[in-house]
Amino acid sequence: MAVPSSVSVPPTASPLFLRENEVRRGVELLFFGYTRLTRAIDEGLAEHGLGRAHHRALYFIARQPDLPISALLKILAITKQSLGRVLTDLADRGLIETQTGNIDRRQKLLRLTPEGVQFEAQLFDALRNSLASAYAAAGQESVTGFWRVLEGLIPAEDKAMVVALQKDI
Amino acid sequence: MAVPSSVSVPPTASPLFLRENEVRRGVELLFFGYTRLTRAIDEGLAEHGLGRAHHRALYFIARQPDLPISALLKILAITKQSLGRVLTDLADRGLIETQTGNIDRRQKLLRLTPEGVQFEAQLFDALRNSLASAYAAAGQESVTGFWRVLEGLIPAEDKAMVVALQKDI
DNA sequence: AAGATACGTCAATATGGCTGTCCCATCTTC
DNA sequence: GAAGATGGGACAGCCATATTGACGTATCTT
Repeated sequence: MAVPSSVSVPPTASPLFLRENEVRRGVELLFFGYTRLTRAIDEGLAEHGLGRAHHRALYFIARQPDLPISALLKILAITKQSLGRVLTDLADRGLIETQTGNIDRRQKLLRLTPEGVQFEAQLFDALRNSLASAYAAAGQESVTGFWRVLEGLIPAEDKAMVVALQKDI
Repeated sequence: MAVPSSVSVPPTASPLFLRENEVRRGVELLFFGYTRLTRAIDEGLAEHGLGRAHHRALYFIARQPDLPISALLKILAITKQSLGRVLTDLADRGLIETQTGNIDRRQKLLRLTPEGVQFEAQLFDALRNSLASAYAAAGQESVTGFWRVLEGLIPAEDKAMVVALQKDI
């Protein structure tokens, strides 16, 4: 245990370098927490033959109806081709629909169909169950800290995007 | 915005159902925070022609030297075949080595080579930079809350495994 | 001696990413 | 009005990472 842990901590440690234990704990909890949370929805997705990539698109379309494709591309940070496949699958299943932008007619604005709304809500229930019980166990003060640390992980150039998502709830 | 958000909140809301805003915020911050943190190491991995799957294995082997393969399988929760490929890649690059267990000679205990130790430390530096600055910006109290909420996301049956990782640091 | 366990390996498959290229419709700018 | 930029779609091919199922071998347990 000692070797890999200590080798990355220089002997003349500055405050930022005294955190190996705390950093490893954060890395591990993020890994397990994130993967376990996403697993909570796999079953619901599999019923429709969909994967997590589909859920990510569905989630953000639910969050910001009439989202142009370019905005969704920035959020997901994947290529147009990868997103195209996902959106085709969702449209084929009648979960999303598009509408030509009225300001810029080149844009296609994405929104959920009523079936999509219902399906997203069903998946969201699973996320809510997991997160709400973690929130309840930790207490409101911890939840605030949880948010603060995660906000600090988001690079400055992406922060505006995340804030925009959350400003109107 | 209103439709998909409100549809999943029943009118007769119990306390656990009054949290849609908080839950969506947590989902989004976890998504962006986790993906951005993992991106911090992609460049270092690509230099060796490795991916994130390799880093996950490398990380947990660094964390618990002489880890049997079965323990790593439980941690990563992937199949033996998937892990086998990853371990082959790491061994081919001289980053890990195995040793026959002396208690149970069927086991192969995994550990990093000196090169592996150095490489893992280099990747860990990138993680530390990201997490330490997020910790510093949020403050120690927030960090505690961050940990508490994430612990609450880990199912009871997995918790022992995570605690075991962190008990001897 | 029988069965369980730890690990390895074969073959086939699915998912979700990627690059590069080309196209069309529409908006902006000069 | 022409030129160029932008939003979006589509083709082909590739790669990384995961999956299932079946089978084999060494070793431990009973």
